[in-house]
Amino acid sequence: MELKTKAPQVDKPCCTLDISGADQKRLVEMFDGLANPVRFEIMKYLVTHEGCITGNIVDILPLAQSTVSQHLAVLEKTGWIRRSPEGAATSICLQRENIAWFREWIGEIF
Amino acid sequence: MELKTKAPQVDKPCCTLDISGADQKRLVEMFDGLANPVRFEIMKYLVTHEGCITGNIVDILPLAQSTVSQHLAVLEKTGWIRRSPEGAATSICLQRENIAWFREWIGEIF
DNA sequence: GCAAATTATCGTATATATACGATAATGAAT
DNA sequence: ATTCATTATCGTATATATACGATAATTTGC
Repeated sequence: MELKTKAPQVDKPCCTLDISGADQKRLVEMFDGLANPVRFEIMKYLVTHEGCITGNIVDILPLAQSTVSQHLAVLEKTGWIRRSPEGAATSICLQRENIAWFREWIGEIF
Repeated sequence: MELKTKAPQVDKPCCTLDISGADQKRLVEMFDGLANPVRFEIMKYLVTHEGCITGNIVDILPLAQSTVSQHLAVLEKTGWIRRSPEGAATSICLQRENIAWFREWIGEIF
């Protein structure tokens, strides 16, 4: 998004949202990554099962393996997780740097 | 989402995601509200222009009035803003309580 | 009451998201 | 080499999201 004009001031804002450009784009993408109940649930699971394989996640969700795989691809693309081959399986890890980056931005702008 | 099984532990999680039920649902909805560049831009504008009317937002965005109105409806439904009639116009305000609620949860789980 | 201003809603077109089963690809085990 | 296990990708169907113009609804000002 590109605004057509710029801005004066309000008295006591509840947040700053002082972000723009690539950072803003990336933040919105991360929002999009968690803007889905299935993906949020996967993230919750990963917090206590980091390094698990795709199959473990498929097992706990009432969804087809292909659907879970797609959601994992979204979580990877939006920067929440990292997938790495572990033999024939795929190990899933949280992308801690990006999560920390997200936390820091949220802490600043909200 | 409803998981099929529950969980042991990992050594040093980067976040807790210790949330569930209605709170989790609401949080995911708020994620969804900001998971769009236009809506994020609107929120940015509102931070410095709280109490402005719909037309002001239409003016700064390269989108049709109806499209902006739809986005505002989403922001309202997901709890980010509140709309109230101001004469023939509509005044847009940040929903500070919900935003604070969001900030607190994010601060706890991330 | 009538016209102008403002906004929401309707109808709709198109793109994206989300689900599935089937299949392909890759590594492991025999 | 063949089979099994695991996962990603493909094709596809359907729902939701997002955009637009047109129209309706409401308020203001005359």
